[in-house]
Amino acid sequence: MTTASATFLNLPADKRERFIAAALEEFASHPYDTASVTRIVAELGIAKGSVYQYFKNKFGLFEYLVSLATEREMEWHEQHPADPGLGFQDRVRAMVVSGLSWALLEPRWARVGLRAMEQSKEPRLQALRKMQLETGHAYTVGMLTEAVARGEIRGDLDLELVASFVGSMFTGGLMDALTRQSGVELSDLADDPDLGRTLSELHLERVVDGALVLIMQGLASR
Amino acid sequence: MTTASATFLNLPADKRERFIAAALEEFASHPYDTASVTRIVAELGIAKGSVYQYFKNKFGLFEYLVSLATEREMEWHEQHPADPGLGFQDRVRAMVVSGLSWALLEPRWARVGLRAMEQSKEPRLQALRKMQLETGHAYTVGMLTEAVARGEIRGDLDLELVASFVGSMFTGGLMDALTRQSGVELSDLADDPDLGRTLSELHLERVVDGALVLIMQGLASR
Amino acid sequence: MTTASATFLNLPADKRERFIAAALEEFASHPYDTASVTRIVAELGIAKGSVYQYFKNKFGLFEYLVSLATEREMEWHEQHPADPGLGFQDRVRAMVVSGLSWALLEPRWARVGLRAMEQSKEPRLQALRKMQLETGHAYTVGMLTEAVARGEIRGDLDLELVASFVGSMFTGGLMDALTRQSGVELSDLADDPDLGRTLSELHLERVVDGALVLIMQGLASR
Amino acid sequence: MTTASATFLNLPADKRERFIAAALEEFASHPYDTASVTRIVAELGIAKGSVYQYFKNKFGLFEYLVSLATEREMEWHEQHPADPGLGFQDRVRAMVVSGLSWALLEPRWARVGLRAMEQSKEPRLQALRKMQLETGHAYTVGMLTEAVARGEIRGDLDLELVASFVGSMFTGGLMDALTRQSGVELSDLADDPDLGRTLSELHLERVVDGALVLIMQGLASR
DNA sequence: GATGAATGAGGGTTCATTCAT
DNA sequence: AATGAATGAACCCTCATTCAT
Repeated sequence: MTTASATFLNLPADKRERFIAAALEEFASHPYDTASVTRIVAELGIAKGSVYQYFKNKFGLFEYLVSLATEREMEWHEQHPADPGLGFQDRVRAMVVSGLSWALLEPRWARVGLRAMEQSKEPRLQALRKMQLETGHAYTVGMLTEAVARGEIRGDLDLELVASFVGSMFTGGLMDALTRQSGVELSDLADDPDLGRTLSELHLERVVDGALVLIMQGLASR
Repeated sequence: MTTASATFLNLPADKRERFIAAALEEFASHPYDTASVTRIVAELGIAKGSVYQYFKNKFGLFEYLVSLATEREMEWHEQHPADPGLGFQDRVRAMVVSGLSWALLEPRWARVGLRAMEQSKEPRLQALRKMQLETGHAYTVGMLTEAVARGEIRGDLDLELVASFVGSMFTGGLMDALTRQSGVELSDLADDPDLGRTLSELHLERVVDGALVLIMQGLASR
Repeated sequence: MTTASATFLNLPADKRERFIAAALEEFASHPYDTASVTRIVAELGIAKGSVYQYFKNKFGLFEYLVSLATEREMEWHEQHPADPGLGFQDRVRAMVVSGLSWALLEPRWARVGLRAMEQSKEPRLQALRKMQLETGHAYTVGMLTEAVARGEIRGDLDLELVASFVGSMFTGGLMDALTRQSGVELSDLADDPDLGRTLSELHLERVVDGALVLIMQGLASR
Repeated sequence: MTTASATFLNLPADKRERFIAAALEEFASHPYDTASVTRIVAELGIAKGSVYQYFKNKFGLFEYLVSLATEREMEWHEQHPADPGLGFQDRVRAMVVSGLSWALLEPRWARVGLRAMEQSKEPRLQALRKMQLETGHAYTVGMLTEAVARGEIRGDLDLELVASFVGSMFTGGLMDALTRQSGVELSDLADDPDLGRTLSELHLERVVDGALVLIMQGLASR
């Protein structure tokens, strides 16, 4: 399943973590295509060959980091579970706020997670991107279906379509809104984690609520 | 204003167009950072030095292509003007449909236009991206403001926020939805323009209407 | 004799002078090998081919500039002739001060003159350098011979040797001393002529006198 | 301290020396700006990338060669120490003769050492040049100060000034004199080491003595 | 007489990957 | 298991010079 070799997984913990930290830093601050294995080993002061003992190639390393990022985000969500009694709107709010909180807390990991969604000619990266999109989409459709069943959402909509739009709002739209509100480029967060404090949760909740109102009520005047 | 040298602009039309076609092909199919001047000249069978007679550097060439792409899209819109009497919803629909029609017609150009929005370490590219985002955002806010004035949209919303969300829906969301409905990866359109026919305008309008209903009415059951 | 074509010499004066100014600027601020014909024509906005209509090649242009520099320096000296009654020491002082004054007045021309003395693999440049050295050396030997004849300088010295040493003092040594005294890099003079004012003639004469005392009296304590 | 990578320093001696020899040859026969990494690897028949495993860049390689040159000269001087009881004049003579002997013995190394003093637009080279000049100047001033203290040199002189002039005599002036006496261009020595034999030490000492007499006694007739 | 497009070799530099040790 | 030297293709870019117009 994992793309890391047994060699890597059996490494002494500190060595392994130092390696991960350096690779994380590199892929957080450069798109996949321009991230450099050479820079990673230079930073670490280890042999270049080691990377290829730990991972099949550059892409394998990247894949591994992305899987770690996903794993970390999942763990975070599990540790901050939403109240199962919550309605659709509150549940979405809780999830999104939780996700953003994590991104502010571990901006480098969040950034690497997003790298998997960027454009590239590398076909394996495109495939990865497709898979990630699919997972997210399926999850959203699931949530919407439940909400329809509970009567919270009207039943006359094509949920596949809705999921696409809702998904984009909570990724692209939210990011854009946050950037505009705070003046902080999210891509700079990874380089300077302190910026995260600027984006207090208050700010964050206000923006999320804006999205939710829009989604639930629509723009039309009554 | 333009980033192409007089040398380039005075080139015989066929030569100039052959060059543009090759450069377009390259930047449509690779992100800026990995697009290659070397490949372009190899494809054309011309000397590498020529590129630098035509443009200051790789970025200048890219900038020029992006400006051409924008120009072409503008021209298209001007040739398919929306009825000025249209209300907000119909006007948005007309615009979006028109934009997507163009993208299907000239997928390579559309792709290059989008390249300007991609992530990169190249600072000039980031600046370009920022500018483009700003322009689009301002335009959306303007349209929303007018709609509020005409009473088509309720007045209790933070239009800056709304613009971010609406914007993301009509870029990311729409793309995602279209891809899912048609099974056609938009990134493949540039490589094989024939795929565009698969996405009939009918299809397209259906998806846009889905977005508009969502935006105007919201998800909440009445 | 000259290395400029008739074409160039018959050019309208303003055009010719504009060309010279641009070429001067280029060769004053870059060593011969790295000076660029491309930059010159770019600065001027003229056709590259013109340069090769005016001069055989890059070296021809350089040679011409050097000859102009020499010519200008000669003219300056002729306009500030030393009193023929002056003894050796005063005559040298007058000459050196006059030469440096010129260099401060026309630093770009002075710089180009010195370019001919720099190292390069270009064989024609080496030859030029040799010629210039020879001229200067012969002149110095001449002056020394006269001084010996007049009894101002003792007759037991190998004047060829002395000329080498005196020559180096009034080129390298003087430059070094001036730089140290004033803090002004002479190579920066060409870029920013205003610096010249820092090096008032007073300063200059003091340094020259230092050299002359040394040359005439020697270091030895009596 | 050193600018060579561990990779380079751990290379098998023969390989390392072959590399140094080729780089030395290149930088001895071309000024920094026109020296070519490409030529070096072509000569050696190794991959271009290797150079950049060994050194950060072209300048790093150059810097390393210059430091080796300095080191070699220092070692030579240490192996031919001047009698500490010597007076100023004899000490200078010994030093200069020793330095020139080395230059004749290892002309390529001497040439590379001098390359650091040449003009260039490369700012790092200018800085290097400045540093070297400063070191030499300080050393000369020191020697002069001691000589004054010992009463060998008169005390009414500005030693800073004197150092500039004396310095130039023993670099530029001496070179010029030697070239004239022997007919051998010092720049050709590096290409054809055999020429060195032409310049016997006798010749050399005669020239140095010429300079010393001039410096100590001056030109003025008594 | 002036133009300026085309050339193509050359510049320094970075890269992911391999493989013998 | 770890090393790290070697590769060589690819990168963007600059150059002096030519020659048809």
